[in-house]
Amino acid sequence: LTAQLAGTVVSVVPRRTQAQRSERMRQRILDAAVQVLGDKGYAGFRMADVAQVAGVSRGAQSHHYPTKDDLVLASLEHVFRTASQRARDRAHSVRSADAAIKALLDDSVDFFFSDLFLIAIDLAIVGDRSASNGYPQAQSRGEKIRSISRAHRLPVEAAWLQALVDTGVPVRLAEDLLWLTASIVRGLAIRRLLADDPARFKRLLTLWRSMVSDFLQQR
Amino acid sequence: LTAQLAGTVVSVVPRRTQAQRSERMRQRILDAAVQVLGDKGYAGFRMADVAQVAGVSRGAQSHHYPTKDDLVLASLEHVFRTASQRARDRAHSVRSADAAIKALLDDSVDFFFSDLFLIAIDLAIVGDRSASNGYPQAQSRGEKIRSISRAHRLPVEAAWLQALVDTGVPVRLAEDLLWLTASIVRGLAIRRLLADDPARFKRLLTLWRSMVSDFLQQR
Amino acid sequence: LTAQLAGTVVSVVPRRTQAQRSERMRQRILDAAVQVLGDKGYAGFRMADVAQVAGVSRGAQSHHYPTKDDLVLASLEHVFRTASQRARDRAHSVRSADAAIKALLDDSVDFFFSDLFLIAIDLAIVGDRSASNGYPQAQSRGEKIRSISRAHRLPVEAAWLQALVDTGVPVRLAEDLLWLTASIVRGLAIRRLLADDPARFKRLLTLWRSMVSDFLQQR
Amino acid sequence: LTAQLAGTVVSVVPRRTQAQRSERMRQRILDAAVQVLGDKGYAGFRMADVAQVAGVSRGAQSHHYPTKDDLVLASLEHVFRTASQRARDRAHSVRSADAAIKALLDDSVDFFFSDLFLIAIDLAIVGDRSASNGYPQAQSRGEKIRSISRAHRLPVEAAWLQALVDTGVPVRLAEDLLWLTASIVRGLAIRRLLADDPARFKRLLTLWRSMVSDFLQQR
DNA sequence: ACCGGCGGGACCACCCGTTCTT
DNA sequence: AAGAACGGGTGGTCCCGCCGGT
Repeated sequence: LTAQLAGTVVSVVPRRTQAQRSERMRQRILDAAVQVLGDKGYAGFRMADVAQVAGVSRGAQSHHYPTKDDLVLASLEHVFRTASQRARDRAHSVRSADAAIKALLDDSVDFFFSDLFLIAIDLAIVGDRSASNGYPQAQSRGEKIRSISRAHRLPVEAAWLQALVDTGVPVRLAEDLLWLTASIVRGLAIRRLLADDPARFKRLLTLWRSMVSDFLQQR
Repeated sequence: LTAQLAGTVVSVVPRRTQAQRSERMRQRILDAAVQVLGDKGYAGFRMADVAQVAGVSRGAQSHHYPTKDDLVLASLEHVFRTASQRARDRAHSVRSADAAIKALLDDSVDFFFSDLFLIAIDLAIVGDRSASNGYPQAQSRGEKIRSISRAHRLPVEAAWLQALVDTGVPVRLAEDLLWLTASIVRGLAIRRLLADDPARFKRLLTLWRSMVSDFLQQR
Repeated sequence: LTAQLAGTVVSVVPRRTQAQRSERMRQRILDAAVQVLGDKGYAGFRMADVAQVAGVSRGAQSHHYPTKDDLVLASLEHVFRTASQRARDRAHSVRSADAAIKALLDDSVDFFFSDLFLIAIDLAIVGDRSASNGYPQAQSRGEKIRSISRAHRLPVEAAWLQALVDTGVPVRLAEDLLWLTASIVRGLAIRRLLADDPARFKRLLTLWRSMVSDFLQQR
Repeated sequence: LTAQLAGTVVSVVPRRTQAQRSERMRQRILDAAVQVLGDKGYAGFRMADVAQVAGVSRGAQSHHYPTKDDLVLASLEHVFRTASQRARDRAHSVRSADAAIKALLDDSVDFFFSDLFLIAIDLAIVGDRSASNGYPQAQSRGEKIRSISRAHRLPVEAAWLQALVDTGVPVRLAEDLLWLTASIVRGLAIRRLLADDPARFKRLLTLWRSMVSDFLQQR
C-alpha cells in the first residue's frame, strides 16, 4: 500500500486519460498510414506495414480501425483536413488580382505537388474499380473518396473565389480563372510523373500569369 | 491427287503458322490485360482475371508473359502504341493557329479522358513505390513506365509543335502554348475523378481558346 | 468473491495461457514436420501436408514458421535436441573398454539407423545446392544445417570420448577408435539404403569389436 | 537429281546418320542431367534446367526422355556405368593383402567422395518416399534405383573380393574386410557433409590399414 | 484498451507433359 | 526428329480479419 502511494506521488507527469492516449494512438496510426500510402501506393498498402511503422501492435490497430477500408478512408480524411486548413489561411489578404493569381499558383503548387494529392488520385483511380460485391452498399468506396475530397476542397475554392472577387474580378470570370489555374498546376503535377522539368514548369506558370494579366486588362 | 487438291480446298480453316498463332494469342492477352487494368486498376489487377477474360489458359499466358510486370508493361506499351499513331495523324493539315489549338484541344481531350491515360497515371503513381528488392536492377519499373510514356508522347508533341509553328507561331511560344493546353486538359481530366462537370469543362476550354487568340493577336 | 473462488476451483479444464497454447502448437507442427520429412523426404516435403498432419491451419503454421526453410531447420533442431540428450545419457557408467565399444556401437546403430539421421543426410545433401539467390546471405542453409548438426553431435562425441578415456585408452587412440566405429555404423546405415542385410551387419559389428579388442591388447 | 548428287559430293564432312546424331544428343542431355543433379540435388532438379545446360530444346529433350523419372533413372544408370568400369579395372594385379586393402581404400575414396555417390544417396533417400499412387506399379522408383545400384556395384565388389582372395585371405574374412573397409570410407564420406576434416580422415584410413595388417598377421 | 495467436483464402511463379507445326 | 506453343495443376508466401487472452 505504501508502495502504491509512493508510486502515485512520484508520477508527477500529467497522467493521461484513456481518451487522450487513445487519440494519440489513432494519430500515430494515421500518420503511419499516410506515410505507407505515400511510399507504396494503395496497391502496396499493407496493414502490417502501417502497424510496424506506427510502432503499434496489429491488435491495437484493428481495435481502432477494424478494416483496411476504414483505415484508408480515415487517412485520406486526416490528410485533407491538415491541408485544407492551411489553404484557407492563405486565401486572405491579397490586394490585386495579379497578387491573388500568384498566391493561388503558390498554393496550388504546394497542394498538387504534394504526396497528399498523389494519394488522393491513387485512391480515386482505384475508386469503385474493385469490390462492387453484388448487393448495393450504403456508399461505395469511390463515392466516399469523392465526397471526402469535395468536402475539403470546396471550402478552399470558395475562399479563393472570394479573394479574387474582392479584387474586382467578376464572379463568373473569377470562377473560370480559378479553375483554369488549378487545372494547369494539376496537369503539370501529373505530367511530372512521366517526365519532370521544373525549369519549364516555372516558365509556364509565369507565362500564364502574364496571359491572365493581359486578359484582365484588355477586358 | 484429287483428294489432296480437294483437301486443300476443303480446309478453309485458316491453317495458321506458329508465329501467327502466337501473335494472335499475345494480342488477345494484351487486350484482356488492358481491359482488366481499366476496370480494376493496377491494385485490382489479377493475372488469373486476364487469362479468363482473354479465354486463355494460365499456362499459355505465363508462356508469353512470364511475370505480372512483364504483362503490365507490355499492356502499357500496347495501348500507347495504339493511341500515339492516331494522335500524330491528327496533327497534320491544320491551317490557322486557332484551328490548331482547337484540334489540339480535341486530341488532348480524347487522350486524357481515355482509359489509357488513367492506366498510365495509375501505373506511374505506383511506379517504383514497390520493388524495393534491395540490389540495383537494370531499370526499375517506374523508370520503364516513364520511358515508355516518353517514347510515345514525344513524337506526338513534336507533331503538334510542328503544326503550330507552321501556322506562324514562334517556336518558343508554340511550345509553351502546347504545354499549357495539354496541362489544362490533363488537369481537368484528373479533376473529373473527384467531381465531374462536363458543361463547365467545355466552357473553360472555350475560354482558353479565346485567351490564346487574344494573346497571339496582341503580341 | 465467492463466485470467483468457485470459478477457479470449478474450471479444472486446463485453462492454458497464451504462451502455453503457442508452445503446444509449435510442438505439434514440429512433430508433424518431422514425420512428413521422414515419410516423403525433403524433395516431397509440402507445407500443406505438415499443416494437415498437425491438424493446424496454414495461417497458424505460417505464423510460427513463416517460410519453408524456417520450418525445416526448426525440425532438424528439434529432432537433434531429442536424440542427443539420450545419447549423452548412455555414455555414462561403462567400465571396460570393450563394454564401452559395445555401448557405443549400440548407440551408433540407434542413431544412424534412425529416421533422424536420414533426414539430416537428406537435408545436408540438398544443402546449399539451392538458394543461389545472388547476394551474400548471413548464412546459407547448408551452413545452418551443418552448424545445427555440429552443435548437437559434438557434445555426444565428447561424452563418448570421455567414457573411453576413463577405461584407460589413450586420448588420441580413443578419438580415432570412436571415429572409426561411428564411421562403420554410418557407412552400413547408408549401405542399407541400396541393399539391406541385417545378418551380415550384425556379424560385421562383432568382427569389428574383436578387432578393436585385439588391437588394444596387442598394443 | 543433279543438285542432290552435287550436294552429296560437296559434303565431304562425315555426314552423321540419324542414329548417331540421336545418340550424341542423348549423351549431352544425360551429362547435363548429372550435372544438375549434382548441383541442385533431386529436390532442385528441373527439366528445363537440364535442357538449358545441355543446350537442347525442351521439345527434343522430351522426345528422348518423356518424363522426369525417365531422365533421372537414365542419369543414374549413365553415371554408374561410367564409374563401375573404372573400379573393376583397378581391382586387378594387386599382390599382397596390404596392397589390396590400400588399392581398395583408394578406389572407395574415389567413389564415395564423388558427386556420383551423393546423387545415388540422394535418389535412394527420396526413393519410394513419394508418388506411391494407389495401384501397384510394375516397379517403384525406389526399387529401380536400388536395382540399378546393385547391378553396377555387385560386379565391383566381386572383383575386389577375388583380388583379396588371390592374396591368400580366406573368402569369408575377405568378404568381411571388404565390407568394413567400404563402410568406413562410406561413413567418412557422409560425415564430411556435416563437418569436413581431411587430415583426420587420412589418419583414420592409415590406422585402419595397420589394424587390418595386425589382424591378418596375428590370425 | 491492447496484444498476438489463429484461420483460411488468394495470388503468382513455377513446372511438367502434351500438342501442334516445321 | 526437333522446336515451340499451350494447358493446367500445384505450392509457398502473403495478408486480412477475428477472437480469446491480458
